[in-house]
Amino acid sequence: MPRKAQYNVDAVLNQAIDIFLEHGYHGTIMDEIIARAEFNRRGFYLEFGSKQHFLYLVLAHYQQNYLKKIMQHLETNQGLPSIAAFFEAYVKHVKGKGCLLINCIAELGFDDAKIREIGRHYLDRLQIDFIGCLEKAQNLEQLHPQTNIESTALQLTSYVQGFAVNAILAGDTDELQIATQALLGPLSLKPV
Amino acid sequence: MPRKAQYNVDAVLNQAIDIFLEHGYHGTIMDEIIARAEFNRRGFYLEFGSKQHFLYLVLAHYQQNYLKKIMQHLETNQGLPSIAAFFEAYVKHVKGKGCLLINCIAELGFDDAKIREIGRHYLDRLQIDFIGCLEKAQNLEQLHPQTNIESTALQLTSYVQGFAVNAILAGDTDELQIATQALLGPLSLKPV
DNA sequence: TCAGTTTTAGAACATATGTTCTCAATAGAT
DNA sequence: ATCTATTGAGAACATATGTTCTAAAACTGA
Repeated sequence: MPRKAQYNVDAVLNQAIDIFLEHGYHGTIMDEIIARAEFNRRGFYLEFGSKQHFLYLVLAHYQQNYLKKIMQHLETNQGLPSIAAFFEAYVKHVKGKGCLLINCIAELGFDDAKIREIGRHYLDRLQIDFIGCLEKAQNLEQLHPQTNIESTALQLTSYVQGFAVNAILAGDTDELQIATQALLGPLSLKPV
Repeated sequence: MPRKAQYNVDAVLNQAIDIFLEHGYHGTIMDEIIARAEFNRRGFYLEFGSKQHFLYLVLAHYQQNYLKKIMQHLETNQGLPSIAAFFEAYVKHVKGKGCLLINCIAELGFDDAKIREIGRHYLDRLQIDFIGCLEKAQNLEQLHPQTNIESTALQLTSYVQGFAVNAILAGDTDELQIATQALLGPLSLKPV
């Protein structure tokens, strides 16, 4: 009967993340996606339909397999250590590359409502998770009792975006790790 | 003798800022630049050489005429009010559009060393200006004396990048203004 | 081994896009 | 007014790029 397909959709999606990170959406050409993923054109269009639709799938894959896993640190209910663990994982992830979602917002956000919506969702979720963590931290007396939780969560969300941009500029240096300490240190009651 | 050119380089550069903000670099096509700026192809290439070189000129113009002017708030030597004035101007500027420089870093930073360098310069400068402002604020006793100036300046720089991304997502709402208050409020000794 | 179906590789296609070229229109010096 | 250098509008060009098509290769089940 039929022949079996050789390509691995997951591998293709993972490859594509790096390509889109390097060249942006419009800067990425199909030839590179197809060549670097050891794929073939026909298979690509049968599987993914179009470049734009493919981007959405890559983004979903990116969120599911990377961002979501990093955010899970915030759900371990440890208060500040959870936040520290989140940033450690995030910085490691974006180091030298940046964040695909943030890049897409910057490049396509104005024209593409779907990207905007995904971006809003992501930042809202981040904010909510930070609030949860900070409340826990306050209960555990890791935080100054009069800390304004909402505004601190907003701070942390800003840091995430700041890191996403800086990661592109900083390359493979340790700047971001150092920055993390400088930013999170002042939060805790005692020195970390 | 010769005929006089009709186009206005400054107007062309200003138009281009909006176009690049909307569609990104690769998403912007020459036809739109030329049409929207009431320009003509020949003049364009005589004046600017190429799309890439044009982008650099637009970015320089953008920094000189927008970012620089906003950053001048930080050089008025008023301490915290200078910082507040900076953010007010910045938020107003990026509202509903984002920041061209940040967008270029996200889209092109990986491939384009020149963009990276411009980006680094900009963020360094921002950081230094914030430090100056915070020191002044400390002298004027607007700040808790034990505030860590360096790490606070880093925070503020992160906020700037956070706003640049959020401005695209937030559209024309007042979210950013509210966020500014939430972020800057906790800095000052007395409620603003 | 053979048949049938699907995949693969890449040619082919249509359009888009950055850039150059042509030539008539035009402004200014004489 | 005339002449001439330069502009302006868009045709023209070469290449790039997203997508589809073709025909040979390959896998599976009988």
